[in-house]
Amino acid sequence: MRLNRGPTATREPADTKERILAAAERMFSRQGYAASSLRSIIADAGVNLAAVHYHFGSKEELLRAVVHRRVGPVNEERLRLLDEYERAARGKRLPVRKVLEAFLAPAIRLSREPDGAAMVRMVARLYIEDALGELAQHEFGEVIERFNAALRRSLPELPERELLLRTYLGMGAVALAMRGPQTFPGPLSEQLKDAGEAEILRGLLDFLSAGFRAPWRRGRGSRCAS
Amino acid sequence: MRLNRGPTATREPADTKERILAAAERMFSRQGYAASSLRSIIADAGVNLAAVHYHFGSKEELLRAVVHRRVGPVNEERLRLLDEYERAARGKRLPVRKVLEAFLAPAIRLSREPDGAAMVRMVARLYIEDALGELAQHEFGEVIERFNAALRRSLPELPERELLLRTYLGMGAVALAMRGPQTFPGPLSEQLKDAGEAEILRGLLDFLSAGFRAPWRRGRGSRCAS
DNA sequence: GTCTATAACTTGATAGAC
DNA sequence: GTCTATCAAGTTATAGAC
Repeated sequence: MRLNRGPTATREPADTKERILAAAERMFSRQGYAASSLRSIIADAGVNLAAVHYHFGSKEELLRAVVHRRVGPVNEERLRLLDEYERAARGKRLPVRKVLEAFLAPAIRLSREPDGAAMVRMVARLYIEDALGELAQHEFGEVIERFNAALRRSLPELPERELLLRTYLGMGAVALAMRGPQTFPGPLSEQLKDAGEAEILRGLLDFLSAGFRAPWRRGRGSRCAS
Repeated sequence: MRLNRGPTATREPADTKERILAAAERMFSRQGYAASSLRSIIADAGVNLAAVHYHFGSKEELLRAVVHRRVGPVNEERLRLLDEYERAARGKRLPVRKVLEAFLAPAIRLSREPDGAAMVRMVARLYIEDALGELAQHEFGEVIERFNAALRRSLPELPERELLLRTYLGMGAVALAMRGPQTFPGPLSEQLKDAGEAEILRGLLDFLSAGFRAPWRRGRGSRCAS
């Protein structure tokens, strides 16, 4: 966290270290970790290769740095929102949708800012690609734990194991939705290219909250309409 | 597609070409495409590096070959099941859950066989990693089109665009569920390690069919229980 | 068909001048 | 702090003997 000298423009990166971080974010978000070479990053950043090792030491350390500085603030906002919603509920059971909203809204909102979009996609790609490794636990462990507990309170009749499974599946939908629209086969992809963040968020909330609230081990007949 | 000489054992790969395909499948399923070098593949297969280029020409062609021979049969089974269900429905509206089952069951069933597990994970990883490229369209285009049409008939009151969005989200849940259990943060991951294919399939069907049937643009109150 | 040997290139990382 | 130059190891791919 470094002070900007000069006007606080969103673009025009401050110093070399900052340019490397920004470029790494862009490359990782587009190609993932394994496919992003340091050389492609420094070309994009317009800096020298040695600068990366001077400032970060290694490619892996660069990954840690670029993830850490971005994920922290988003997760703080997530926890803050969840607290706020739970306080507002005043002991009443918090709807699943609200819990999910507390988790999703900060990332979705961030992804509307020009720089934020790359960051959100990057984290999704890295998670998916399995490049986070132990970072996943360090950066997300507390948040996952906390939201899992909240969901458990919102769905008390759902067995713990089933909740866990649904959380796992839900994370998949979220991660791929945030990774961006590449490779969705067929002309279908074209029609979703212009989907705004608000539409995605609403779609995610409808889809996921229904999924979490799905009846468990019910009989053949469905309990909902359609 | 080559005939086996000798007993039709599941293991003990037949010839060099077959061993390369099997090894590539394993490596791609574990590390993805970009992170799997040809050298790691030939080491795993116990063959020479030049053999890869002799039989396939390039790493990319190897990818095409390994995907093509596996995806075809699964997709045929998917289409066959969907036809069967639709015929059995005799013009009545097919439940969403049945459509999803026709899509998921063949892959899940295959993933229980020792070789099949690697194959299913591989395709999921490649799709997620965006390594399929135009292969996604060639191999999955028809199936996606066909199942999208079936879902449209099963959910006539759902706007086309909303269905498309939900299909996109659902594919994410499916892909990550099939990729395998790596990197799910925290001790939660441990508890899902022993989840059998049957449990995953049932969980997916509950979760997804509820998600697809979620009311669209409904008011604040929920229509389902809990 | 399978091997060795090697070409041609890319990768992450470092040493040392400035 | 930033550069050039370079290393050592890794990568895909190929030529040619057997």
